[in-house]
Amino acid sequence: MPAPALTSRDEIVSTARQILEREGVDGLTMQKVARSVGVRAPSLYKHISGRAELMRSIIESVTTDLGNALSAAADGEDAVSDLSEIARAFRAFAHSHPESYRLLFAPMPEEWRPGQEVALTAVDVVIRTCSALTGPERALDGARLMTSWAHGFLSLELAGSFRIEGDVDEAFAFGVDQVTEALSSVGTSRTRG
Amino acid sequence: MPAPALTSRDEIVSTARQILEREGVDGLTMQKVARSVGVRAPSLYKHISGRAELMRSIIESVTTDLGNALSAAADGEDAVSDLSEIARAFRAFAHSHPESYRLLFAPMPEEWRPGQEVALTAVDVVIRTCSALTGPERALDGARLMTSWAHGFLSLELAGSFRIEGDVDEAFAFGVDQVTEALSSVGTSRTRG
DNA sequence: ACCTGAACACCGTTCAAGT
DNA sequence: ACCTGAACACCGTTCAAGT
Repeated sequence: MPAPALTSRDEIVSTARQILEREGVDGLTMQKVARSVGVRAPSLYKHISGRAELMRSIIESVTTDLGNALSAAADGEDAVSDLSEIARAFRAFAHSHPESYRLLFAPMPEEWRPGQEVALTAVDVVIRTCSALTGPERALDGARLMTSWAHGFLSLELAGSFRIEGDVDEAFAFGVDQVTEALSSVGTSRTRG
Repeated sequence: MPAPALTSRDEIVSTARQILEREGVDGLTMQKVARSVGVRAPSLYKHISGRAELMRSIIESVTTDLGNALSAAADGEDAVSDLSEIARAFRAFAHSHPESYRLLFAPMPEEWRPGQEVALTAVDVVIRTCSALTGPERALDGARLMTSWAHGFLSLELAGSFRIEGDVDEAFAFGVDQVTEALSSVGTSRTRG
């Protein structure tokens, strides 16, 4: 009756994250995860219910890391500078974990979606910072403008859509300035009106 | 020596587009395409070199359709209203062809990328309209702001990331206004400066 | 209690054999 | 010239059999 556990749920998830970054989502197979942790594929099912739960666990883990990186970028003193620092941290995260980033923002089956609490914690700092600029009534619209732009930019940048010409860093800085300015002016006109 | 062709490259590509929209990119298998056009999977390889070329053909076909929809939305009279009409047409296209849209903007293997001419023709009207607002030096940065925001918004909307609360149509209108205004002010300050 | 090989129903693709 | 079944190397997942 031995059969001591050769692996664990945590080891499976963290190993799978490494494989995801190295080989992309299509290269992340149960067989490769199994080989990496030192068992055969069927044994994984003693620790995790299947590929869907593995994907959800990876996504929750990455979401938490991203949220922490964004929170660390804002010092809470000035909303304008916080927002541009958050945007830069977002881009830095996408650059350093491109496959995880792609997975996080790709359309995904319902069973892969992270728990709402995990997702909300990660976006909290963005909504709070936008709210400081636009005021509470426009906070959600403002946060959606900011996240749409930032995610769209990174999505296109990682997909290689910006390869035609022009300085991509400069285009990002231009976008940060324009979006931040737009949100500030919403808040200002509200204060004035 | 009969063996009359039971299908054709064009039929294969257009049938594959329908399967893509109905079943998503993972549901688009060579076997399903073959069954739909009335042959067995190996016969497809007499008409198209493999799945990669099929994907590239689909992507080029969708790209052309999207470009035509965007061009049709602009009448060339007023750049501000053209830009918001283009944005609305972009969203309408994504809503009516969600799976094709996802495929178009997803990271993709090099062999799936549409020819540069096809891609450039599709974005031409966006760059021209942005250029009319910002002036030529800022046209590319402006177009990148606009396309990043619009694609990011649709990507998040189609992925179901906006389900928490709030009116999504209103958030889109807010974004169109803010981005268009930002681009206009770049052009104005340029004229003034 | 966990691990394993064998099996099942799928993929994309190749190829020799049919007409 | 095109179509076909069989085969190959892969998937994810199940399950009976081992310890």
